[in-house]
Amino acid sequence: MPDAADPAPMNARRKFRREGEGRRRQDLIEATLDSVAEYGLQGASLRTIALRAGVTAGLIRHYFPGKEELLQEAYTALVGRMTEQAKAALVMDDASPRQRLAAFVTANLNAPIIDARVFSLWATFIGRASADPALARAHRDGYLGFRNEVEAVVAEVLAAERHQPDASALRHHAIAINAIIDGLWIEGCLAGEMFSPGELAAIGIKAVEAELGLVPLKHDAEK
Amino acid sequence: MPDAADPAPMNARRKFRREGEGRRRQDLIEATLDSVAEYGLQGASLRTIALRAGVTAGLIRHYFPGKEELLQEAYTALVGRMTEQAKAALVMDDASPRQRLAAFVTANLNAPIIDARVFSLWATFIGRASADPALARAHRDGYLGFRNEVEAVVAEVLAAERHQPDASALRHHAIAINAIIDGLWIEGCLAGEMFSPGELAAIGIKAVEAELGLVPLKHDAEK
DNA sequence: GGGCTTGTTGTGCAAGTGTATAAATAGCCT
DNA sequence: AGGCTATTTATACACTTGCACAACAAGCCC
Repeated sequence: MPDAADPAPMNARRKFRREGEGRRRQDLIEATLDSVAEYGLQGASLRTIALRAGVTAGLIRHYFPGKEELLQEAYTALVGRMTEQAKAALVMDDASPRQRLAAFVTANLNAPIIDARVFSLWATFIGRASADPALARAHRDGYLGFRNEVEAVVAEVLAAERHQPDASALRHHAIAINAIIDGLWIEGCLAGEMFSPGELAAIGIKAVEAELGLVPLKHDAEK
Repeated sequence: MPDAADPAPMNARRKFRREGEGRRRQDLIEATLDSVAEYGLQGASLRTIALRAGVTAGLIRHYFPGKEELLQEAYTALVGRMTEQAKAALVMDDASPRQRLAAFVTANLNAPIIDARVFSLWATFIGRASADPALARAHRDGYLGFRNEVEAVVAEVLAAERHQPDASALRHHAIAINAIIDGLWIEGCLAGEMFSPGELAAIGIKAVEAELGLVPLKHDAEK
């Protein structure tokens, strides 16, 4: 047990590195989302968040006016990431509309969109929407954007099937399909282990195609 | 300015009435749900809750071991009320299975089940489910109970239509229909004013019947 | 390398938290 | 009516919270 020269003076100030503003803000937002997901809004204190981000609590005030703004930016980042991921499943140029719709449903009902952490965050924030107009608007924008995407694909699918729905029917289809995806998403996030892999997506595709009145495709027969 | 005999001595102790245990517990639970719906879990302090219940904070400890137990009982009460309301729409003995299913969907997509306050509470609590096994189990039980009800009605409907689905198909139908109702419920709670009265129910019924492959009924013709 | 900027730390503070407990009183029992 | 008990109030306490601010040092600029 060598009494080496003490490398850490008892009241030493903590060493730190200066990070760029972009990086720090992103780290703090990520730490905020982690903390909220793990401890809820009540347990996500500035000190908890700072600890997770590897800094001290005081620093947060250097990048955000207050806790509320930090939470708001975190929620905005979350919503942005969610819609971005969801829409990303639609960019398949070389596929038929029906295939694109199926791929969209499949993507939304598997990882990484089916995810308990993201669901926990979504629920925690959305629970405040009715009391917080800013949250409500953020959700509404994301929701309508999502539904418009759905409506566009639905229009393509029906056009390819030589149907010609009026605007009202199109809207109703989009609302229903959006509900199917949302509902199955929730079930998958909350109790993913109750479903076999791909089961939710299969249920979703069948329900969506039934809603649109598409005749079932022949099941990939005997190879 | 008559100096009447001061009816309220300056340091008077607050007057109170003794209520039965059942009544007080119920009042406290209701005040808890109100507070959580309005201020979220973070804003629902014991003092806030007590103020709303018309008592002082100390009393809570007389009926509940701690805050956590109070919240847990409040959530249990909420879930119980929700499932009770939902199932109540199914007791229509003199109707055809298809009518009962339609009534069930309709009931779940109108007030009082479509309700911003209840949704806020549901989301707030469910957001903690992934971190709190007790909450997770409470939800799971409620969900499975609900889904089993749906499955039973679906079986009746299909039987009346001379279909004979196997257990797997039945389960898939129930999951899909549950998702449709859940998804539309959320949309209605979050943005009810975006839909005309009865619109969500109409969308829901159509989607559910499409899922089950029921031929559309003739629309109540001209008149 | 030496100064300067500013990102970062540490400490302090008032307000609010859940919990513990003593004091008071409402209302039943006899 | 008068005592007893359990419900209710009130106060205290240790702790956490968000925020303010002064001290400090990391690393760029010259």
